[in-house]
Amino acid sequence: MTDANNDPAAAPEDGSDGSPRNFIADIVEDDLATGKHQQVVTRFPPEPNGYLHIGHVKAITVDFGLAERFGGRCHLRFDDTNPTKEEQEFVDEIQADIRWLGYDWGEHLYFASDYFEQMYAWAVHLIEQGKAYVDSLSPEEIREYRGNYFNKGKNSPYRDRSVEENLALFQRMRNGEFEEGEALLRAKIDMESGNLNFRDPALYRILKTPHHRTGDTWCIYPMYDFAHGQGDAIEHVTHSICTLEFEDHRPLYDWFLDNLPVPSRPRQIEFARFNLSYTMTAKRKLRQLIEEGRVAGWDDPRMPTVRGMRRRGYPPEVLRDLCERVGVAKRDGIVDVGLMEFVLREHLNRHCQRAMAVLRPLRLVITNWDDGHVEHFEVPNNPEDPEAGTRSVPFGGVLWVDRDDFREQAPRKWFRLAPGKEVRLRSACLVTCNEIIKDEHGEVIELRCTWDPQSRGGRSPDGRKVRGTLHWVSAAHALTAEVRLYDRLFATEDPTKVEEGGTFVDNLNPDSLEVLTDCKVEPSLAALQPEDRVQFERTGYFCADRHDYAADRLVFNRTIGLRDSWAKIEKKNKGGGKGQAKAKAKA
RNA sequence: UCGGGGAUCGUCUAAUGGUAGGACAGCAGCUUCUGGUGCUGCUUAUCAAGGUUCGAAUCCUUGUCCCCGAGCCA
Repeated sequence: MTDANNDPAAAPEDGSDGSPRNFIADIVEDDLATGKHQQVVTRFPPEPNGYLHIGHVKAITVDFGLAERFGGRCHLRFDDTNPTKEEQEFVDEIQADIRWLGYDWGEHLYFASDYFEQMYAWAVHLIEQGKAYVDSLSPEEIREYRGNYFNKGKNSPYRDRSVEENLALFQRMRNGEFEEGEALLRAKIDMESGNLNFRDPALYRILKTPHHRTGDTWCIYPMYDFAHGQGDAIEHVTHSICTLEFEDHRPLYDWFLDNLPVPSRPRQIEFARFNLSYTMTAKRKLRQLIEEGRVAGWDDPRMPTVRGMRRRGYPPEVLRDLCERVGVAKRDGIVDVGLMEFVLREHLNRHCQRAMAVLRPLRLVITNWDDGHVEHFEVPNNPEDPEAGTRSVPFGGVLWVDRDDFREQAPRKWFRLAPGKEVRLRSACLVTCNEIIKDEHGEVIELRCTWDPQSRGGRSPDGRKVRGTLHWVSAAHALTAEVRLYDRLFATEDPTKVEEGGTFVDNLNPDSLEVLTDCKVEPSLAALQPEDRVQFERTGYFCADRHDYAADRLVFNRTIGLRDSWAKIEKKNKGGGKGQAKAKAKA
């Protein structure tokens, strides 16, 4: 106890690779240490019936991360046991998404359907052992016989058919001699079990639908419970990680391993599903949003799908880092979307080059500028990273600045443009607003300013305080761009919580998208590649749209805005009275 | 009602009988040519009640609350 290892500063809080420890990693580590396994083998088992979303990303990072961390391997296995829901398109797209996330399954790509013949043989084995039978009850009757939480189930009248009869019937099921629902292979376990999964679970059902990989070879298909553990055993998976709702399937998972001559003994371990506030991942509901035209598709940048987040501008590292920070545990909860936004900004701040883009242009004319003169200023590409260098940005007597940076009536502590106020144009010079020009509706359409030639480069010549620094674009050189301002898709923390008579659709954020088509951006922004990310100074992080961006059609998606403490101050000032009342009530 | 799980700052997560720690959020300040970034400090938690123990988030008892389960879905 009192040896050198007791130094608290040296106490290891982390795993050997620096990632936080968790109960599953502890189990794996232990199994390796005791020699139970020589190598860890995990698997990620998606059903190819939809696109991957942020919830799947967590499972992927756990499955692949564990293998990576302990020098093992992770298989990608498609759980394709239900041809009525599954399609080849999804097996391709899911692979693309996982690769984009940065994971590699090498040659270990498998399909549950690869094992259909083996599973059929194992089903026959169970029949031969008297542990499975063909039931001829209708689906409705089976439900009635199963009972419920309150009542025990009762045995099917077909439960005691002879082995020979069951064998013959099962063969006839395979031959296609029965219609869907006419016959069902069930395990013979315990109709009175408190665990409903033990009440003679279905093993094989008849589905006369062609399968995307096996075609019409089969008209009977194994159920998830009869396929999953056996697939794990065939692949010598050591640790089969899944989410909490499979917890009471585990006894059944083990029952099959106990009663079948499987080649290895995997262990199922469950952890809590990943939930994010202001986000919803239910596949049916996401589909509904698309069908009702509330989002543009599965890759709409507001969608919590991997492809949606990719198009929005999320780097894969951010999604992986987020999952690591959230950790792995059995307690289910909702992760604050603010954590994801923090991880996002942290990454983007370090990696993105800066550029200047004016989203809502307002004309600014420098009255004491030599007519037609063009100056080039050196602007740092990334103040976080001096090695990113500088670029030359053209500057002239007519500029665009952001409307949000001007107020005719400056509020208290307003550092930006207003009549009589001096501000810095970033990396360029100091200008003072002398005059404002309005149109016939009284709207401000132009600011007349003078610049201080001593401030060339943006320095304050005499050390006078200039608090405000604004971004700008030279009007003569500006490019026009479309900018899509995305925000959270939902306005409420838990979008599934709805008022009486309402639906989750009522919780949509009406301002989740604003499209600006007349933005003015600096010329360098025409040289990006689709999916390139950039910070628009003082505004936020943006990416060149994966599909719509081209050198002659600039389209940017806002990934996330910069933190805006001014907006916070203004909000607080407006809500001041209310806050006081609240403080008083508390006292 | 039955079976399975869970309960630690506002949120997520550590502590495996020995100082309740971290991250996010919040608050305050410093720095700053992005009201960005960075830095510093502060606030805040063991579901409840009993018990065992020198010592309990951890072990025991009782209770409370929450989640999952009645597909021929996964």
